Amino acid sequence: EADGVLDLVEQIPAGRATTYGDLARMASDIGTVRVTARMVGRVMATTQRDVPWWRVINAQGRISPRDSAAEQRRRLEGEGVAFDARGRVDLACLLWP
DNA sequence: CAACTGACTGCCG
DNA sequence: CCGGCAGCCAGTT
Repeated sequence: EADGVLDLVEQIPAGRATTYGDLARMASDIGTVRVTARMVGRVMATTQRDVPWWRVINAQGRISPRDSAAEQRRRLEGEGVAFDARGRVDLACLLWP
C-alpha cells in the first residue's frame, strides 16, 4: 500500500501541496486497507522511490520538523510557494486536489 | 512479547 | 497562537 500513497504523491502538481492526512484518506479510499497520516509520514521517510516528497506538508500548513526541512522549504519556494512569517503556507489556496 | 518511537491529527485550555 | 494530550499503528528495541 505504500505504493498507492507514492502514486498519489507523484500526481501532486508543482507549486501545490497536500497533507499527510489527506493523502492517507485518499489512499484509503482507493486501496483496500486503511492508511493513517503517520503511515504516510513513515513511507515518505523510508521510500527510495523518486517522488516530489517536498510537496507533502502537515495539516497545519507547516513543514514537519526534521533534518531536510530547510531543503523542503527551498524547493517549495523554488516552485513559487510562499511562506508567511510563521513559516506557514496558504493551504486554502495551495492544497491539492 | 511489552515498551518506545515517530515526515501526524484533532481537541482543549 | 502555543503547548499538551490522547488516539494512531507499523517498525524497532
